[in-house]
Amino acid sequence: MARPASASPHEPRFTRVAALLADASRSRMLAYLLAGDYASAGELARAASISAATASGHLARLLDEGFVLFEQRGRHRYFRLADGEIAQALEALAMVAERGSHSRAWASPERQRLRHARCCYGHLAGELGVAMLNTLLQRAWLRPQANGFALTTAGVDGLMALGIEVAGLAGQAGRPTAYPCLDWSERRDHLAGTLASAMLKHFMAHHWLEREPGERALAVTPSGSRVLPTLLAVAVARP
Amino acid sequence: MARPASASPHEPRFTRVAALLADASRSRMLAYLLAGDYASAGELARAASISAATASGHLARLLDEGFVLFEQRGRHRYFRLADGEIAQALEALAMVAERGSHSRAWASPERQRLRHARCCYGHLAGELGVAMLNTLLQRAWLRPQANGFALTTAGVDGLMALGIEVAGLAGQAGRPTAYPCLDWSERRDHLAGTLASAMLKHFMAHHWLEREPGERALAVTPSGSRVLPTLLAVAVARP
DNA sequence: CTGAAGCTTCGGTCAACACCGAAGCATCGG
DNA sequence: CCGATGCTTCGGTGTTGACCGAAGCTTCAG
Repeated sequence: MARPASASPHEPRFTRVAALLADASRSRMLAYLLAGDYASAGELARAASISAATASGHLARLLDEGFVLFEQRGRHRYFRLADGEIAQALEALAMVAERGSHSRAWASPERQRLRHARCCYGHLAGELGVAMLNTLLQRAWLRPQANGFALTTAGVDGLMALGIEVAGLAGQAGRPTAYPCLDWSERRDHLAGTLASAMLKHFMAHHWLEREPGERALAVTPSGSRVLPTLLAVAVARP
Repeated sequence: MARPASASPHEPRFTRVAALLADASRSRMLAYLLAGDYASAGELARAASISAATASGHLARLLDEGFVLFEQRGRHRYFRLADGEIAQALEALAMVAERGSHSRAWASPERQRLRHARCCYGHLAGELGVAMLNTLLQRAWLRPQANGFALTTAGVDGLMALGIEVAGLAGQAGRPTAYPCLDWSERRDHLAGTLASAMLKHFMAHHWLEREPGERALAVTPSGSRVLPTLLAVAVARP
């Protein structure tokens, strides 16, 4: 009786995964990770405004289903999203959720900023992200290869000249250096991977891009609007 | 207490939408609609192997959240997915769900067929779908315009010559004639809209493509592998 | 060694909701 | 006009799971 005539074999997993996103506390934690990069368990508990005990249970489940990974560092556990597919699924669902939300009035200004530049679990997404990948390819700093992109010697030189540390990028276990990530708002690829994370971190360290804590939208600062266009040969919107 | 320090305004909707997909019966109904096109309430109840009463409740909720639409026809209610964004969100989630599923052994042969040709709530998706859109654009049967594609006069002539009825397409309320739909497996657009539905229906009526009931994968028949390549200037895989 | 911090496990409470049968309404066929 | 069909609403049952406090484990600071 439990088994209908012809159920798809992956159906039960589908519902389990959806159920994972159906809880407000869990989705708050995931949104926090999508906006930022790493976060400790306690930080995530606070972000979701739940007790440490409850958060621990949620994180265990997210871990089971492969949504997040963690690194133990002393008595802390630092969590991050498992990969770009997770981020894409979250974006797709958020898109659908937002669409039903009447009042496209509020959707417009907020969405404009998200479409221009946003943070996608540690790397740059939106118009700026897509443009940046284009530039890197046009300058032949990146070369397409199986399963992603390879840094060319010109790329290594160019990035080092910008002050971006490229030495340790390849060594991070399980995280590819550079691969394409489908950008939901632009419907084209932007750059993901440890290189993309290092670049965004660099931009934010120099205060060319800034972001409200817990928010995904990135704002171009005045100094950013001076530096970034020439640095990346991309057009940026004024704040 | 219910409201944490700074909750995103669209967060509650996100969880409501995810909760919608977190139920096995509802996702079975949605999968059935994704594989087919229209279906009556009773048909969906049978597909999900639940009582009519339960199905009715589910459909009311799906309706509320804008996942499905229906047309009353006598005492029947025919439901269909609301639009392509819904289909994309379902695909994105299914992708994530499947990925965790160990045994990429079984994933491969099944997935190959889905990637080649499948049904995406009434229209053709996969390699064949992407190739078809390319052909239509190359022949200038379709012309890009705001929010989709317009049929050119050459397109009208060409399609009519193939025996596809293009007269009534534009008239269907609320359903655009031809617009791009991001293909998850190919990462490029395929064709959606009433034209795309009519074309797939035509191919299936002529038994060039066939599909197991309730399955999404489309198989190219022997006659299809003779006709389709010249018809659409696309390469098809032999069954 | 001791106390504190970060996280997990355990036990118990409570709300949400999936499910069905029965009853109620329209619509169709005769 | 009548019974049958398709669907919805209502009431009641049962399961799932989110939540917290307390207790336990490990790591760090002094």
